[in-house]
Amino acid sequence: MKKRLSLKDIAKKLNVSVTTVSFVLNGKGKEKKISDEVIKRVQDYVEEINYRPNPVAQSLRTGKTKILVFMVEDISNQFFSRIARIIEDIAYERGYKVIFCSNENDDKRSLELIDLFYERQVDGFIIIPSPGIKKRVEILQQNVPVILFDRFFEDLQSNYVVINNEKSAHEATEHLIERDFKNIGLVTIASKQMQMAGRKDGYQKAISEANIKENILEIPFSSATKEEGRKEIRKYLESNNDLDALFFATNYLTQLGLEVLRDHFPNKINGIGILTFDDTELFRIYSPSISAVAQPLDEIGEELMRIMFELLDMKSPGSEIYQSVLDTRLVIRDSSAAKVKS
Amino acid sequence: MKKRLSLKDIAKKLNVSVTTVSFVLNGKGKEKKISDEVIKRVQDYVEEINYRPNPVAQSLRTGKTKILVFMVEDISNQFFSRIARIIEDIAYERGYKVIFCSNENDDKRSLELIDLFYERQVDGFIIIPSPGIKKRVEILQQNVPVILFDRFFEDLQSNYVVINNEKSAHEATEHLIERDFKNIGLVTIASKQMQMAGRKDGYQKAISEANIKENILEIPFSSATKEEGRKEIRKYLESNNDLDALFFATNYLTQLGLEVLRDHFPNKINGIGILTFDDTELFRIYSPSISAVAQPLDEIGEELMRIMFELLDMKSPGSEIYQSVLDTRLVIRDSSAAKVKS
DNA sequence: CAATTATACTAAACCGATTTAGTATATTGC
DNA sequence: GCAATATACTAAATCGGTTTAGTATAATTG
Repeated sequence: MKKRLSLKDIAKKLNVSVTTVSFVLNGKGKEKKISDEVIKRVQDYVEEINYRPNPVAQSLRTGKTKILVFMVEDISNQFFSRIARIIEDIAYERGYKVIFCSNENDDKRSLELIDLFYERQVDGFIIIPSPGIKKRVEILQQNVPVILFDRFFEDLQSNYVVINNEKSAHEATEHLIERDFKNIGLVTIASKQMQMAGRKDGYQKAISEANIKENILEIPFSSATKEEGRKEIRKYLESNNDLDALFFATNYLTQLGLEVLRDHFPNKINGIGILTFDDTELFRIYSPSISAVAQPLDEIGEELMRIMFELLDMKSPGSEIYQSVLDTRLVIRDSSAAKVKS
Repeated sequence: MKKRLSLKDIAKKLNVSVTTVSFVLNGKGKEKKISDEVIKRVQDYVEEINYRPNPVAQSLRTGKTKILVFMVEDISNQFFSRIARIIEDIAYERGYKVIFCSNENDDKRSLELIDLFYERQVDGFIIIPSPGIKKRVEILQQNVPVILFDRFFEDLQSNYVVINNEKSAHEATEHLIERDFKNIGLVTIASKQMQMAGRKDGYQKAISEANIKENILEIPFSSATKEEGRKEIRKYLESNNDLDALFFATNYLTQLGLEVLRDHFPNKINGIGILTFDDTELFRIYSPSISAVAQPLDEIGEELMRIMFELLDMKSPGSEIYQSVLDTRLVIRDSSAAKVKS
């Protein structure tokens, strides 16, 4: 439990001032006219004892931490954790660390996390906002760089990176129509959040263009991962026996749907068309493999960090707004192969 | 962008010293003989302006952060993220925050993360150690509470919480034997890590007790998630055509195995017995549902935090050692239903 | 009533860095 | 040869808290 050395210890040992040591360590030796001899002595000694400045003290003085926060709905969702990894790699190259956290799409938790990290002086936020934190985001972004992601608030000017939900859902639905599915159900969340609204709009547009009839099941968010959700889907399938394809608006709804199909409609699973929003490993592995709307993970990560660094390099946050809408990619697998003629 | 208020501002405003304000805020008002009147004035004003002390300054002075680190192999693995959530809840009750991170089972990354957080003065570590960080853990635990988890180093005295791998694998294998499977293959990672060795031992013991012959595929860790891994499993299944059950030693191996079965042995999937270590959502959802050795998530989380708080409450870390070995639960699903007579 | 003790506070050191404003000596210019 | 400038450093303030060691006044004791 040996005590860590401080600048003062180094200064004493080398018979120079802490100022001098600090200048050298920050690469300002030349600029501050420290002699080459002293620079070398400091560097050698620092190297020898493997000195690392105390980041807490640095943060207190500078108000900066070189830490970014990436807040998602659920970090155990592969979609988010993969982007997290991409972001982290880019951040590291510029000397930034990234801290990840999940808000569980809960406002209270979101606010707590924002406060926690804001107080601890993190340098920037990338946030998937839960529905009720608009006000806090508005204030936050006046003080520190903030980028919203996956969704944003329509009546708040902010930086964001999102995908084109409507276009993606439109293309996906068209794909099912091309494959000759005629009665396509949409299973989605009863939510006013914009990314869900966009997906629904895209579906409805494609359906009406094809002159077939729409058929939508909206499940309350609260029951989306639970037994109730399964029940709703089951009821829906029972009372809509003529459905020949299902388009699920999120990956967890798809998971529920697959369970229901397996447990209650085992002979339907290979006949019905299935398409999901958000690609994950499960859909690649599942039998049959599931077609999916895949978000461009690398592109999202790169875009987020490009914007973040622009914001960090600016002196006054809020003086410029960055907004990106990215395209998705439709991954066609067995679950949307041409319809089995019945 | 209004500046945040500091203790000094409060003191000035109330015409008292910063010392007084600090005492009151830390609940030491009575003890330090501050008059009730002043205590109330301070509390009221602090409440009014919603003052929150700067945690960076607090950490610098006290050396404490009230932050714990939970470092796992891969936070997108549901097994880890669920425990993370349990830990977090318990920590919050005692005023601690938890930061999660993934080391990807990579030594370099593990060491970087440990240094990063150690420098930032976190108060404790819960770590799933990558293979080569024994030395760093040894030093670390002399300075700050550390609990290893999932696995530990056999030749290093340390706190840990693990499950009984050997017993679990033994029971799981026995279950397959009871269900009349006679040629049970073990698919595992070629690794000296203790949790893998334990699982293999348990399998071998059960096999030899039943007087049947063992059949083991060991895949190098490096190819476990990739195309190569799939190839190895495929080759293994082709050249061991008489296998009637497979026991996978980790959840990601099972995922590979399921893909191989679907793509290359589609008519085998409903006949062969399948059992996996580590239960995840995928295995519940899959068709057929997959039997699994489930780790006791709540119990693990509670045990970890119980030990962590003991360590935090002690003055000298390292003066006492806590080691827990927990039991697992076998979740029987369709994939290990009695063998279809052939 | 002087000495002691309790009450109600506060000044200043400290944590470990960064940064501003100097200072002492050496060099250059005229 | 003396003022101006460059060189090579350093003292001290600062960030925002916590904590030790006091101090001034009031109340108690012998």
